[in-house]
Amino acid sequence: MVHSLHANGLESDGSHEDNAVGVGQPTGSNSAMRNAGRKHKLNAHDVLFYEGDKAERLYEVVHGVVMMYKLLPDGRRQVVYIVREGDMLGFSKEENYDCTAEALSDTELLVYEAREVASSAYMQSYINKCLLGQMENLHEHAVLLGRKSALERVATFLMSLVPNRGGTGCEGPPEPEADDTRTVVLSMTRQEIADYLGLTIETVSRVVSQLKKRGLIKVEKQDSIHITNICGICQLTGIH
Amino acid sequence: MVHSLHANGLESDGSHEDNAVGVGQPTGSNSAMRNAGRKHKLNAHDVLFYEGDKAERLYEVVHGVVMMYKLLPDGRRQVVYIVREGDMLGFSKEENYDCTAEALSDTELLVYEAREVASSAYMQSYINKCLLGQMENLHEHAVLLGRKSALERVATFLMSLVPNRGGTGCEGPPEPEADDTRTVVLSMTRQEIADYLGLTIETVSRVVSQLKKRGLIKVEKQDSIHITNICGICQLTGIH
DNA sequence: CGCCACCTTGAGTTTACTCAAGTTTTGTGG
DNA sequence: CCACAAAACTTGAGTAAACTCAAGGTGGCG
Repeated sequence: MVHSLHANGLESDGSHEDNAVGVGQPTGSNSAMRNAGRKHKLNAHDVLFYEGDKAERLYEVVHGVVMMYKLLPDGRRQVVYIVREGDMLGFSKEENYDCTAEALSDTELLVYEAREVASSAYMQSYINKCLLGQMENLHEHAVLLGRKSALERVATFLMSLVPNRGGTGCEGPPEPEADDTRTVVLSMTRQEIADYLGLTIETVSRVVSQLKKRGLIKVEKQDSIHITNICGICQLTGIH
Repeated sequence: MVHSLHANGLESDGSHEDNAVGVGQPTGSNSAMRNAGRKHKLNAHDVLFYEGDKAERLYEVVHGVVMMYKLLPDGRRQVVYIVREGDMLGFSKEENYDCTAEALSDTELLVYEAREVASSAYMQSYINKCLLGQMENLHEHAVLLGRKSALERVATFLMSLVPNRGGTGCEGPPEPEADDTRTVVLSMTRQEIADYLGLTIETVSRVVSQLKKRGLIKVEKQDSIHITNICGICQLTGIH
């Protein structure tokens, strides 16, 4: 289960994070948050907010996927972050959002007003976990964008859709001889993937075809890829 | 003056950020932080911590510049962030640092233990401003790495060293006919710049030579560049 | 069943990379 | 202050990876 602000009970995160340098800790009482946050739904490709809009709300993704992107004046687009279940968006340092947020699939959100946020210590601590996690993801993505080949980028992207694999010191298949296989749902078009990975749509398509030819994946639907050899894909990410 | 945790007085940020969706607000009392944080000095190229080290401290840069980078196993390096005066480093979601931190110049830091951080509301609010600012910088840098040409990357880098210029809706020279000129100190070698911009050292060198030939900059020392036409450089960043 | 959006593939080009000298700068010691 | 060495930087020539442009194919939905 996704540890989440909207969860009914206060879940223990375990103690392994107690020494980490983060900001604040759950106070042990999140009653103020239990029923906070009003629901909001988006259809695929609805825009939640535009870059430059006044930043007055925070959102938590309950179901679905949202992408955040920036545009250059000539139309070049970079998808800077993909927000999944349990993660948040709408952070801003200044008064305006620095990115546009658009739903990739039908999405359910919880909405928090800026003032609600300030009044809940539990919420602030949850938000901080999100911020710190996003920072680490952004660092990792900078490595991908700055230093990885097209093949490595696509492999890394596919691995990011396989839970509990592909991290530092990849664990390998849970059990040796177990089937090292998984179907992942992209929930992005080739163009959106390209804009996320800093490639063109043609390059993404060519790499996917190459992985198919090599027998590492099967494309079930355009949106759904069966990875027939997770370790094989992981070897291509550049992290080994 | 840099708004800073180690500042003696509590500075008002003005009210323009009051509506921004951030986390927490200064409480109006930062007495707990006034004298907190012990001093630490680094020489240029000293490593403050390595990726994977236990994350037990936060640091604030008082003087100098620190770079954060990640390495791939084959030696490729990506500089993911440059920490300047008033900014912080050492954040971590899990128990270990996700990047290596190395001083680019002689540097003076303030060190905060994880437990100190948790006990100060003022500090948490300051840290949050840093986190939110870093997120926006990382978004912008993702655009650079994913979508900009070598020339645009170097121009963007140079503009980032010119205070109060190059932002969205560039203000232009403060006064028309005023000299649109500035000397910037890189405090990075060509290799470090290349690793920050996702280029090779040769490409950085060629772009700098090209800007020199075009009369937009003069290289005073390897480390120090006089921009003779700030607007001209700004036009090359891709944001216009 | 046909349309529209999306995806794939090919051919040719371009940008940035690699490899290889050479040059300049910086720092050190005489 | 000069000589030297080491590090850093520049430049050139050739290559390779990814891009652009242009068809053509596929699949999902009315």
